Amino acid sequence: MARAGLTTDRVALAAADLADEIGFDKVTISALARGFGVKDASLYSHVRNLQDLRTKVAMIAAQDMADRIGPSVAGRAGKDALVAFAHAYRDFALAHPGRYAAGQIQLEPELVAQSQAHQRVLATCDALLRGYGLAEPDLTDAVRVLRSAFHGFVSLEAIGGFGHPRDVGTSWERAIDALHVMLEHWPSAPSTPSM
Amino acid sequence: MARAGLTTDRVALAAADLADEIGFDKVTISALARGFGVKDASLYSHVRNLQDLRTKVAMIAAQDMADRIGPSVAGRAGKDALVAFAHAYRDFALAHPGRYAAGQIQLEPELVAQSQAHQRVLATCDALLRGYGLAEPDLTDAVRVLRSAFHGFVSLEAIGGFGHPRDVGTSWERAIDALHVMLEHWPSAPSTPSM
DNA sequence: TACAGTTTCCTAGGAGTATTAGGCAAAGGG
DNA sequence: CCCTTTGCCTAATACTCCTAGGAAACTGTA
Repeated sequence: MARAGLTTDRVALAAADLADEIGFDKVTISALARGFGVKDASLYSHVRNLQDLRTKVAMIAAQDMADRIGPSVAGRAGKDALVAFAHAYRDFALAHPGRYAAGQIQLEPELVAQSQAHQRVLATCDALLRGYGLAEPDLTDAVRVLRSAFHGFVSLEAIGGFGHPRDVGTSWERAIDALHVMLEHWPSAPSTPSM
Repeated sequence: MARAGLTTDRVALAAADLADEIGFDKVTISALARGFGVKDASLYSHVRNLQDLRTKVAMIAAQDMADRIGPSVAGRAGKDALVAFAHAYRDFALAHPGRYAAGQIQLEPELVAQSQAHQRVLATCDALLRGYGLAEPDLTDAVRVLRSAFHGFVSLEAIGGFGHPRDVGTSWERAIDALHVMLEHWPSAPSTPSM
């Protein structure tokens, strides 16, 4: 009986690749086992359960995303950095839909806090916005808006939420322009409506 | 043998309520049948299959959301309308997490095109942005950014994506302010980087 | 090299879920 | 009151997750 040579890492990596192929929510222990040519039960030596597997895929996804975003933003500043960040972000989501979807599952806050990948992306985001002259608490608010806009856009794009015939890539470019304007004119004080 | 009095509508509505209680992805034919005190197979007289049920919940959700957003924006304009839209949107997502999640599934484009609820929300969004003086193709781009920001924000909030201690509600207010600024300064022409 | 321990994968099996086919009995119209 | 329609049932298949316990393949060591 020849061994398949499974390890926790190889199983998790295969799950991530499978997610990109067939969709994150269709990644099942059974499908994964079939891919390796082993029985379902065999995977439980390497992965605690399905949730554990999904968590590992999420961590791989965060890692891969950080690896793509980091270098592409490095050495840039201002709008240049914003554009680089945005393109790296969306390109990753389009190229790795399964991994990207994995990043949307709920994780233990501690896990996120300890994850260098997650922290690296947030730090990049922070640095980017400091370049716009933002400081706390505006910084946190701006990070949240930026992440929201990016995440929302690629999520809606992924589920086909943009029915209008206008090219989505073009809208994305324009969205980045608009967000740049928003960051440049960030309303630091609660807006007092003309009185 | 007394009947449970099931109909397609009642089943779908119960599914929507159950989704708000236990989460959209935990809504199962079995769980729903248990709730009604009937056998799983009985539900298949009213619903084609699980996907069909999920689609029905998504349509209910769109309807409910439109019913909440429409009246709250009606009669308002400018930033006032934007704030009303934003609050109605987030409040709905917080009050009905299961329904909101249902709205994120991929639907047949025709179904969305024919859904009055979906169209009503998009039309409200359109009207709101026309109030900012936007016209095509900027209008479509702006609608996409706005939807992205709103959807992204409540999605990230729902999965606990905002780890920072800053109050999320406050960030939301500030996000609306910032988006208002963005819409007022919408960059109509592709930004020509100083040359 | 032989042996002991560990790891990898297996068989077997239970529980939950989705779905179909076919049947009986309750509701309701003529 | 019969007869059609409809609502819910039983029965069965398939797929999934997961546990328990066993055997075969690797590992290191005497």
